[in-house]
Amino acid sequence: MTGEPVFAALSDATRRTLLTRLADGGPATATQLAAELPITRQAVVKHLEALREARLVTSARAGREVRYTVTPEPLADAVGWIADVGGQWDSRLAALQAQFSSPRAK
Amino acid sequence: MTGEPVFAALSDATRRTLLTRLADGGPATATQLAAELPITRQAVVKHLEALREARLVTSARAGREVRYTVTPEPLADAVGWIADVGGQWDSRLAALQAQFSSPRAK
DNA sequence: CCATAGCGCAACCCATCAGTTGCACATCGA
DNA sequence: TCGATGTGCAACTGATGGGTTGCGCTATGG
Repeated sequence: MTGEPVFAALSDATRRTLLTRLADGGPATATQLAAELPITRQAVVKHLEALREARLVTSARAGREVRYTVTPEPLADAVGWIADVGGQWDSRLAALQAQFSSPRAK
Repeated sequence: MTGEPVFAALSDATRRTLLTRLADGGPATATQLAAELPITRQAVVKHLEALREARLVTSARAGREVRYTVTPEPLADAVGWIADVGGQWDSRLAALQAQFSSPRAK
């Protein structure tokens, strides 16, 4: 069974904000990200950990800093799942099934 | 702000199962769906309600039955969001931005 | 007309989660 | 060397969510 933890990771608004921030703002540390949000650094760390378990970000230590970077492969998998579900109901989604085939969809 | 309740709806495995079931099995009632799952009808009703609030299903009353049907438009929106976030990092996702443009201009 | 099938509402458990605070450990720079 | 900055670990609280049970209401159909 696939088990799409990506959706669980994207279910939280703060995590989506972090993702977009990392996507078009470039890699950053938890302290930096916390400075731009109304929550503490620890909360950001927990969210980044959740994103890391969903393989949506990777962490790389540089000296005393830990820099987080986007890794969008799971997003493509999520698109594949969506295409498989909605393909027979939506023509646009059906078009995606060719490129984003998820292996375990029947 | 944006608020993508679709991801929250898709974050639960049972809800994803219900969606796929309704997608390739056709419309069904909560009682029917509960018979195919290891949970009670009330639990299924709650999940269907969550899916309905995310506009992923619609409910139509027929006599004493309530029939649920898939409405995949929000799935296309979700694809648009994903394409916008991962587009500059993944070439396949970048290709989606043309078709699934959401008003998320930077 | 009445038993039955299907649904809605409400209260209630229990687990998970977002977020906080406090403190200890590591590293950089002057 | 020593203070400042950055991170890690742990415990705690409040809220949300998945799931259950119980009961009452509304259709259906013989």
